[in-house]
Amino acid sequence: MRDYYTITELTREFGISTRTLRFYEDEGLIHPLRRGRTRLFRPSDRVLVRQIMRGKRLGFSISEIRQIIQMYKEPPGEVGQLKMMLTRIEEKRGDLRQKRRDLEETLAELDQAEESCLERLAELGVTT
Amino acid sequence: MRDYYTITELTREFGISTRTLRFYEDEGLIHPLRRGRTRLFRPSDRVLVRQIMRGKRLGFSISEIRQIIQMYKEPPGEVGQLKMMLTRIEEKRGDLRQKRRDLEETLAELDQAEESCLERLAELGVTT
DNA sequence: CGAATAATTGACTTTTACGTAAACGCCGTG
DNA sequence: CACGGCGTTTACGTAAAAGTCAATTATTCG
Repeated sequence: MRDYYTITELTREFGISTRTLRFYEDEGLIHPLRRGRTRLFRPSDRVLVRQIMRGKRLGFSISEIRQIIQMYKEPPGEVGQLKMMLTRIEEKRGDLRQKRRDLEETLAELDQAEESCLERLAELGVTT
Repeated sequence: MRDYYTITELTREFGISTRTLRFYEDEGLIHPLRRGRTRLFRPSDRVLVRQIMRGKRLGFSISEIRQIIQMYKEPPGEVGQLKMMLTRIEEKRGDLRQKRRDLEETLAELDQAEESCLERLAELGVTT
């Protein structure tokens, strides 16, 4: 486990640009350290970037991703806030469950589409 | 099963605007019939809209959704095209499987976050 | 030391996915 | 018949999420 990553190491690892990482910093999603002006990314920043990329692939917006990331952080000290957080966690879970249904349905339809193609190929006398 | 739906019926059902439906038509995702200039949406158009909304929730772009919709259509007649289609189906399946992994991981982390919150609440002597 | 390499900031641009507004057509109803 | 409601087209606007470019500053390596 390395101490620090440079910005370009992370861009290569995740296939994104430096501009994108700076953008995420501007948006308050990550907070890399600085040596002078140069950013130093800790392993924990790297984990955050991984979570951001996951969120992006799932079609969450930056602000939704921000919300999700908040949930992973140390839970707050106040009871009201804790209960709020539990509510929001449940909401996000709802989103994700919807996405999962969407996903399974889409996969099923792709299976069907594939079968149609294979049938059609068989009709044409092509052995797959 | 109705013959036709008006544009506003579909906007209400799916919670989207007429602008959005016209946009999807411009983008070639749907092809409602016309009576004069007025659009008539068939049940099949409605199914397409449902698929579009699913795609959107999963974070697919319009052009990705277009590709997916192509796959649901009648398979083409030519062998080369059929094989291409099978390849693309496999690709999309890959995308979806990645999304599923992302989804499960995110759900797991939300579970963890929830547990932390509950623990913290317990420490504070709150009975949930 | 000096050139090359890597990073930074800031401003401007682009793409996607619609929103919004203007101006008009069509149709049923009082 | 005119008016309210729905629908249409055309055109311009906008927010999010970066991309691109320019000017500047470290850092490093020979």
